[in-house]
Amino acid sequence: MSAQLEPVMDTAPVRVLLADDEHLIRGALAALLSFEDDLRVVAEAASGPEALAMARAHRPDVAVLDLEMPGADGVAVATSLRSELPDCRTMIVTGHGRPGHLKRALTAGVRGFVPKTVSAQRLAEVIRTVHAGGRYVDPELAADAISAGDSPLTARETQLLEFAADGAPIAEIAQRAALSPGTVRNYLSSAAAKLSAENRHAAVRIARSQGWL
Amino acid sequence: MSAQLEPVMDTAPVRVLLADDEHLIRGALAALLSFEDDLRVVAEAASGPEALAMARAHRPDVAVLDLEMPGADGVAVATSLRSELPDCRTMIVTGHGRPGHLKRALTAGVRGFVPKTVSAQRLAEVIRTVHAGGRYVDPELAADAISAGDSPLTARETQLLEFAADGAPIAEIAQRAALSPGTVRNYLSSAAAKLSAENRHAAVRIARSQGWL
DNA sequence: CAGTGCCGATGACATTTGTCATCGAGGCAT
DNA sequence: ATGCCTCGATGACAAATGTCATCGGCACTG
Repeated sequence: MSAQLEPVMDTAPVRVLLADDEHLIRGALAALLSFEDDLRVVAEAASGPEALAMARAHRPDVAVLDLEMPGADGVAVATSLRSELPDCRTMIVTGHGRPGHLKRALTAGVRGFVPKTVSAQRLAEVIRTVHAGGRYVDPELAADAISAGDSPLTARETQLLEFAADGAPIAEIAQRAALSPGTVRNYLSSAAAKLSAENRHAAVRIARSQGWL
Repeated sequence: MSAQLEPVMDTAPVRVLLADDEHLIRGALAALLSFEDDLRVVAEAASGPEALAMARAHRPDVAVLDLEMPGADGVAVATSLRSELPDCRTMIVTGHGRPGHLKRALTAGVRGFVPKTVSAQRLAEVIRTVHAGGRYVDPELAADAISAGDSPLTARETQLLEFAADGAPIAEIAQRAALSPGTVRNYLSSAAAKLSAENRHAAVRIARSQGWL
């Protein structure tokens, strides 16, 4: 409803938003992408909320979002963008690619998902692919996600595992969750059993590694 | 023994080794540093051992090492470099700057320590400072390190906390450490007391956050 | 040499945690 | 309404864990 002033070129440059909380990485990435004639970084952000604000202001074609950011993580930002700016494609770049994250991202409408171990060349390619309406998911991460399957945990089990994540004793977890200590033990026991863990702490580790936390 | 063909300039460029396991970051960083006339990235590495090998082969003036790398972390690499290539200055770049890491790094002879939230401009400055024989430590990290103090844990306590880090039961820890289960409980209990933790799992978290792990 | 501190172990004891069977309240579908 | 399910709770019991006192060996240090 407003992009009609852009001069139509042979191939118009792709307007990119870059969001990563690490200044160094973000700047370096911007510099690197500037080598690509058909890509133009039009905005940068260091946090989830800032990424949203920049997206509203600059209306990029593609938003490249780091998964781990303060304020709101990449998937949360992608979810908001999907409703606010449906024409803006989103993609996620991440250091640690856990299977669960990929699933959350895809259901949030994210079209690209790559680890930070890829080359800049490939990142540029993926940006182009995503902008053209295609999708790209790192093959290794995809394989992990498929073989991992869905979380077997119920909502309460997941919630209580989160409360247990910092090693707090049962009594404290019960307080924070406003549940009876016995109930807490039951749910955590069942969660540990589902994850084949020897106790709740190991269960937390396993759930974390799968991105189910 | 082989660099005599380089034309001697007014100020010879600083030869830099870049080590980071994330391809994207490493490449982008290299591209960015290439804008600085007086800096030259002569080698890149994606792991600790590879960084060592590249350093031996290219004998850089400054080694810029990521703290978290597979094989051997940045501090370990710095320690090896100190004895093998005393003329090579080392510096650490890290995402999460825990107080303990900084201390370990400084005792390993590292001359620069910066988080990834700094600008590329500053990174370049720090590289120059380090090359000139100076030191630079991020002020915020330095403050954290000073206020945090040293680890109150003994060697065994630290070791057992590491074994306990994945939530394993006491029996398993005892086996892995080749100790009696009772002894393990004693050490972990004492470690938890020193850290004011309610149990060993919370103690692990606290020790981790301080870089004492 | 005596003192100190860490290491490794043992035993006893209280507490926490894991496991299981069971129960009642409510939602939902046939 | 009846059955079926999940949630939340309780009680009982076993197992794991935390805590404490104590011991001997060893290394370092004054």
